[in-house]
Amino acid sequence: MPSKTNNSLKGSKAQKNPAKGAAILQAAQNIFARKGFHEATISDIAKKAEVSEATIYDYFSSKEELLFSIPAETIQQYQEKNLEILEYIQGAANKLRFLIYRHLKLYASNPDYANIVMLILKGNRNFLKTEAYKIVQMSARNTTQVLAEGIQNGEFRPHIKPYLVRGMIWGTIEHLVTRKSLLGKPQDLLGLADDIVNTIFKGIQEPQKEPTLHVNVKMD
Amino acid sequence: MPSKTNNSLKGSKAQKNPAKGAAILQAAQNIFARKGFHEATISDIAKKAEVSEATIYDYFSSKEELLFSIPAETIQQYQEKNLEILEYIQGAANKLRFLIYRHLKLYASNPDYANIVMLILKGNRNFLKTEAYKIVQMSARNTTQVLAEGIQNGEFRPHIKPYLVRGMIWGTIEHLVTRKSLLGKPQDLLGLADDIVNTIFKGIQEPQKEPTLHVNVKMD
Amino acid sequence: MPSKTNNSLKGSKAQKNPAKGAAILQAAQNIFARKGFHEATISDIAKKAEVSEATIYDYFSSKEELLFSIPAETIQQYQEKNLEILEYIQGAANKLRFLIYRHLKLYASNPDYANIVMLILKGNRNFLKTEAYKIVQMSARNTTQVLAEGIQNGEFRPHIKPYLVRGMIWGTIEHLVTRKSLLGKPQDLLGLADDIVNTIFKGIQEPQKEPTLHVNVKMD
Amino acid sequence: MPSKTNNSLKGSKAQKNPAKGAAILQAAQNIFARKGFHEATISDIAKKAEVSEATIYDYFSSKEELLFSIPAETIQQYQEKNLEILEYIQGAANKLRFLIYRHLKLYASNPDYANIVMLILKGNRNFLKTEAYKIVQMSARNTTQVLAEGIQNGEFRPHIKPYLVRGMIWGTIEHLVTRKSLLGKPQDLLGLADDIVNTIFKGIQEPQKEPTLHVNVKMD
DNA sequence: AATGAATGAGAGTTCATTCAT
DNA sequence: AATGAATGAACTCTCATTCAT
Repeated sequence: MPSKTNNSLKGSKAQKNPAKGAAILQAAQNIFARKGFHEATISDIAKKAEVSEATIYDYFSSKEELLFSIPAETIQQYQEKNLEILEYIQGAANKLRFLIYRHLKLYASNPDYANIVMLILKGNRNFLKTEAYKIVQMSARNTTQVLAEGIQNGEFRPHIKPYLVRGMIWGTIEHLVTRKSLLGKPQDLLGLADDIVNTIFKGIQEPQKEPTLHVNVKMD
Repeated sequence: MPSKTNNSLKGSKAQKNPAKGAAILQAAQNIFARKGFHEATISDIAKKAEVSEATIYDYFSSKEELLFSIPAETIQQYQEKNLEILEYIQGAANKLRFLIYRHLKLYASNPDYANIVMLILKGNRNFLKTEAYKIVQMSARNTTQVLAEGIQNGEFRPHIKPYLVRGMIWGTIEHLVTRKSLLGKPQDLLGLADDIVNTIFKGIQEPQKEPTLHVNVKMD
Repeated sequence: MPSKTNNSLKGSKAQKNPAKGAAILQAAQNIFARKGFHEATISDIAKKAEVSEATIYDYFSSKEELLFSIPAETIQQYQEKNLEILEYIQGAANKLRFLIYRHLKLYASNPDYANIVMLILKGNRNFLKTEAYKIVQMSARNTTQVLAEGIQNGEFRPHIKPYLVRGMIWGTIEHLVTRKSLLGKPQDLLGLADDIVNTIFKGIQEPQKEPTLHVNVKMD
Repeated sequence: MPSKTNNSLKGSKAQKNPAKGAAILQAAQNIFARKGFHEATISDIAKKAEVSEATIYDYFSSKEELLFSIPAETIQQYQEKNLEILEYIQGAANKLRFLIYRHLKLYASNPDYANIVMLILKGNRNFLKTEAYKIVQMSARNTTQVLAEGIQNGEFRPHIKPYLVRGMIWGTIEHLVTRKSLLGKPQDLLGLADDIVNTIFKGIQEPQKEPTLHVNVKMD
């Protein structure tokens, strides 16, 4: 394996000076988050990164590639760490709780990143062709697998559809994060994790106790 | 007969010829859905609507106003009909099932509209200042109120947070509709309504019978 | 004299309803004065005149013709009256004083008109081709003739150039009226007439008395 | 060595390549002079200057700023040189003669510039807010001060109003230059300087000798 | 006689992107 | 490796003008 390409995710040109590339990415993240993709200009980003506009094109081949480079690294690290930790957790319920918590934390701890993912990337068809998106898909499969595992071992109800439940979990999180990005509330995203888990686990309906009691009586 | 309020939503200029205004809106919906907001040009829309570009500006004062006019009428009719029907439904659970079904149907029956809402409007900060967005908020309140009602009358578990559950329901639907817009699947959105309702109602966890059994044993 | 062309000045179409034509002209005068030619829109003028834009085109064939129609009538009446009165005045100096006063009064008594002439028409090359401009030229000739008359009869110094002096008089007035239009000062334009006349007549230099005295001594 | 202050007048962006900036300005001056402000297009100017339209916007932030940049430098150099030379001239009459001559020469030696000032800028209200206009005002004050000085030292008649006489001088020049711009005559503007000065100084009226003669007769 | 409705024709302006240095 | 300078390519929006009714 001769050359560099350690940063397997970047379709970007070979990074001459990785520190400068990172600075540009950082600046882009901040500007895109504040202004949106089309409203942000390369000039804005260049100013923020304290490089010339032309230099940005030495590191990223287009404005869109710059945008797509923002989640690339983050998402990969996120997924790698998820897989690593999941191995140490016992039980599908515990694993799912972990995944929900982590997903929420990913966004809660980085508002600019959340902003870009929720308000820009989610509506961008080209992002689907991205290497980064493939990892998103892998990450989604984590959840589906944990759900399947839970069904198999009896932790989860047999009739639930993993595909749908995964959508519910992600949809819930995305909805909350989007609201936070746009409206600033709820204040404390992470604090909602337990409530989300609880509701996903137990549902909202008051269980009807009668049948059980009936059985008991008969057993007598 | 609740209202009628023709142009109540439109900040648009007085519509000279409402039919033509509607044709422009229709064309805009189609073009925006296929190309996205910035990629779509007024020229595209004019061609599709078979009017001149200038005529579009006789009916809508800017490209963005044209975009925001797309949900305006739909959302209002949707909300009015919701309120009307809700009155005839008994029980919070039934009401909630209805709202979920309708919300899903709104998008399922109009893919272009779904596309615009999910991929364009959701990320647009200016949309929040819109009259149409206010109705979206009102519509959200329907759901929260039904949830509160269900808690009060014992249909729903007392510890759930209406704000959060509403977020879960909407997030789930948005997630699924967005996927459908971007990836074309799932094929049958509406068919998911029952599963969504079930999972929201009962949760995913297999209820643990042991405590009950334990009691029985002691009774022996 | 069978047909129409009573309003000899207007290249305008035959005036269906002269009162409405006048109202449009009045509105145009006001709007042009306030906004300038290019900044004023036909729509502005139509609103002010309380007619439709299309109606304006029934009375004037273009925006520019509308502009040029503003001075047409005024200038003609002005010139006719000048000629009429000049006949009754004796002496070139008196006649010139009268012309200066009238010229100043023309603008002083109609600020909108002054505004249009000074700020719009003076810089418009097409105005030179206008019928109205021909009358302006005739009006200029009044002044030159009076100056020539004054030279001939010894009232004015023989070495002055009528063409230049006319330019000085008009230039002075135009300068003052322009300042008034743009800056609002001097407050009282007409009040300057006497000073202008005096300065034009006697110049600004203190006459040197010595030569005369010298002669006297010799006569002794 | 009074100042130098390179770009002091330009609100323009920092000039990347001053030579190119000057070329654009030159082209603009020529096009504006020939076509007028609204009739001239950025495209016209770009072609003449042999740059792209976008490049023009790298040097000037708008079409109007480009227009206003035309007099900026000229007027400043003019005023600086005026002040410099005035110091070497003795006597108010001589100073005034100099100012008249220079004012006339400013326009006579640059017809395009004259054209723009007389036909475009003079009617433009926004020009009044310009830095360049402030220098015009200063330049006007030169004249007023010289007039005041002449009154004080007895060179000029005590009853003349400096404000008015300045207006007469400037108005005269502006009138003649405007005629030259529009009609091409008089051929030789500068040749009129002496006549202007003479008329301004001595007036047009033949001094009346009778009173003096009358006295002489009586003395006999 | 009057106008509501429609549009052709442009114009100014912005920006992502390139390239010579 | 870095960038100053330049531009091609669009796009939104405006308005004078026309015409069928």
